Amino acid sequence: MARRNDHSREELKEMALAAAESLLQREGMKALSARRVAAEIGYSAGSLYTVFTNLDDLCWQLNARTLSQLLAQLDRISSAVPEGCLLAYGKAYLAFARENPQRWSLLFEHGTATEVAAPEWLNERILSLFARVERCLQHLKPALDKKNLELAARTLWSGVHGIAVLSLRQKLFVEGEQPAEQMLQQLIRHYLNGWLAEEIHNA
Amino acid sequence: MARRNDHSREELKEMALAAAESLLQREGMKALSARRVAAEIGYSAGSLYTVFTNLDDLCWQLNARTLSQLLAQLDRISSAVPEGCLLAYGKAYLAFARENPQRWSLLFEHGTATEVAAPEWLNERILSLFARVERCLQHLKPALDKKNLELAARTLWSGVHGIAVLSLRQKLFVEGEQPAEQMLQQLIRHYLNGWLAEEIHNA
DNA sequence: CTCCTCAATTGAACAGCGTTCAAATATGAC
DNA sequence: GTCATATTTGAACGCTGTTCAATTGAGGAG
Repeated sequence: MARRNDHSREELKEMALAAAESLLQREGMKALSARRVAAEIGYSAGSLYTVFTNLDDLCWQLNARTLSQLLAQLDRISSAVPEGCLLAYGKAYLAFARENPQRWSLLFEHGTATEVAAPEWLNERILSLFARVERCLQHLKPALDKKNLELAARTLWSGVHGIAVLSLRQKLFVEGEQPAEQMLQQLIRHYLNGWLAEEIHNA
Repeated sequence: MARRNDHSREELKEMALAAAESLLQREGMKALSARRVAAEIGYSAGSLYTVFTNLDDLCWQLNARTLSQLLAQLDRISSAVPEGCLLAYGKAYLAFARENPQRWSLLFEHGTATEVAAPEWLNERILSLFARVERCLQHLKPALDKKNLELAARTLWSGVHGIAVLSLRQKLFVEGEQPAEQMLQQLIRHYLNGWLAEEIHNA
């Protein structure tokens, strides 16, 4: 039994999240159970419910960490040329998904069954990701109105996300060297070319 | 208790799949349990294990049905102009995801936790979907080699899939009329324009 | 040093899960 | 009518998330 006051509430939460993260990476989503996480940190399952409202809550907070880490990776990218920056973003996204398949999966598969809306701060993090893409695109079309900029950023990023999903799930069924990277390159190059070639009234 | 031989093995399997499908649509993935499906058709849970190896198996077979139905929807599409056909495919894909959110989710979220590979026939169905897209693209670049055709089809479809995923999960965070449809249109138009404008050595 | 209070922590309990399998049962053949 | 066989069950096992009365230990008061 963990001694009383050995850890503060905040410490306990931190320990639980760290243990859950490690468990998730080591043994996958199926191993993420309250009793298992609690055992990893030397507490009983009931104790988790003093720090999280339920297991879903723990997962959301785990996802918040994952998303923060992913965004931090993207922050290390800065390329003078927008197209290079977008490609680097895409590659980093793909790399993160491949290096952390379980955490990345949880990010997109958790909470889809429940009707509960995602926490606000999680949505904010996603928005900040879109904002980065918008910034790149704005350099290419400085005069474009905000509305169309947002749309283009989301369209392009949906493509990147789709490639990451299907690549990770091995649903591409195509041979060759790093097909996902090739697809990423093609998507960005061709989409941007088509987008930039668009008639003036949108630019 | 269901009377003996009231239903053949094949009938039982059919009933179970139909019940599971209905249950899934009505109450979501969480409600898909062996006991629940069995109760729905007036059998006990154990009986399901004479027709399916386990619940995962039932889900795979459910997904096979879903995918077949989705492909059947796409089969009803035929447009003279390839770009219109691709757009119609994308719209149908999006519409199916929206009309059958639970079944569509199961299609992409089931079996991602387990290490077990997807059944062969499921992969075949996915390939046949890609083949349709390839056929459209081939009309636009008849001389393109198979390898690049495959890559382009998968790239474009990944984008369509990505839009469907983020739209269904409400992760687009953009206002306006039918943003997903707009994005679909933009993706296909711009990608194809960029793709077609590519230097000759690839065509 | 002892007692007491109070927050922290537990462990049992509940309902439900997937899965297995011995036992019970209904059907068709003789 | 009896028997063999295929079918179906229901209980059992070990797991799950979650709740909450009971216990425990640490720190303050006397």
